[in-house]
Amino acid sequence: MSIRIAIFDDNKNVRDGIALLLRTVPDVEIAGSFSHALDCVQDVRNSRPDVILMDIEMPGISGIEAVRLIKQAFPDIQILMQTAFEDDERVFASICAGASGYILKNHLDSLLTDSIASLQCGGAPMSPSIARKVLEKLQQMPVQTAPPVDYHLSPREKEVLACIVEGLSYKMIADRLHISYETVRSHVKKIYEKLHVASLTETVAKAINHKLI
Amino acid sequence: MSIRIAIFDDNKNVRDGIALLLRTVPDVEIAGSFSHALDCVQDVRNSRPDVILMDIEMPGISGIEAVRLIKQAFPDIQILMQTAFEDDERVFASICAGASGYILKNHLDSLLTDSIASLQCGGAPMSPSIARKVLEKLQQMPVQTAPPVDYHLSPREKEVLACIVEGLSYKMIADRLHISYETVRSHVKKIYEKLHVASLTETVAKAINHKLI
DNA sequence: GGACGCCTCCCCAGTTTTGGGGATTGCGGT
DNA sequence: ACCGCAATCCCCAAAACTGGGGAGGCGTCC
Repeated sequence: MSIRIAIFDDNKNVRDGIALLLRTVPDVEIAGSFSHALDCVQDVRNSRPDVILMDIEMPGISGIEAVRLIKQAFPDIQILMQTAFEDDERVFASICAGASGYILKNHLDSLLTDSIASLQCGGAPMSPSIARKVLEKLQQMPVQTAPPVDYHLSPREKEVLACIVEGLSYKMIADRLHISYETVRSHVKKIYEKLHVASLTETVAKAINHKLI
Repeated sequence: MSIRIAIFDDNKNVRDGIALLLRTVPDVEIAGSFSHALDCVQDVRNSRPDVILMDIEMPGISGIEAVRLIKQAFPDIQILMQTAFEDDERVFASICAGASGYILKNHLDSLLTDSIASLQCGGAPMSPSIARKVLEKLQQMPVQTAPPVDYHLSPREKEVLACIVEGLSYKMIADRLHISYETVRSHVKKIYEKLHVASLTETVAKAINHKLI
């Protein structure tokens, strides 16, 4: 039984390139090739693919929306996103819409055939940088409900940290706490050490996300 | 510069097997090999690895707890879980504890060296079935209700804002977005205007508290 | 065509932060 | 009495950020 593949991509060169590549692979059959996703559900119904390669940028209906529609109608079809972009928003939108893999166009070729095979075996092919993003997203999620970690900040350091989060400069903090500018600096250095950060912006982000204030 | 690797695994055969395998790889150096994680933070401090291979089943402290401890003390170290089990609970616990990859023992060997290389390049190596689980988890995630407060930031400004919250400097942002330093400055000025702030720290605080990212 | 927003790049001059060092006091343990 | 540590202060040089300008290209809407 060969694997039937459908391609959605507005660029004809890309479609033809992929088709050419896949034709050299045994057990793979091109079920269809489409330049837009306006009729994607109907197209899929007609061509009955097992796996779909979906571009994100397309006129009319975006690849992400197409994934949602197709998955709704055919939950068992595996969809592999393939795009030039890796901004977080589109990556997660694609995954949430139901994509089973996400690879960047710059390493298509050899990877593509491997990815298709992997999909069929229950895998989830992702380009390395995409996989990392996904893990980071998952790591962020539970932070909102996770037990607060103690960074062993001293009372004075916590006061300084609170001022930093308010957006005060060293000078203003010194003023408010009635200490010298240099003392503020000392506290900040200690905070950097304890929080494993190296700038005020990182400090603020960490302080808020981990509820240190 | 070779990559320093530390191994935590209670099975001596496994430790030795991995060490044997890695010694054949150029640019890889065994920093340490430990049969338990009871002193993991101290062990890591002494052996200074770049990458850690962590088994889950260990007497005393579990590999998952060890990941949490090590990541807290050394956030920059990459940790690769390698275990025989793939039940959901342990997979997600490991990821949430801070692991950067998760591979199954049954395809160690060739995959292991690739995975280590991938980690160093910012990837997140996962066995195919693990990757699939991770994606499914992400798809299940509750859809967070978006707050209606809109500061009318342009798409580009939002990208810049996201970088700022990550703690990147102007230079690093310019690099990541493939624009010049001065353009980043322009965007930041516009963001300051629109958010009514006057420094990066205020910006980060407002962005996180108002969920603008 | 003109107005407007967005994205891109540039200059100058000034302020703030950062990364290295130091140093002193005082307080609480062993 | 000694040690650790929080808290206070100091200096220097480099790097980063800020404010206030200007300017061209591109697209949309009226």
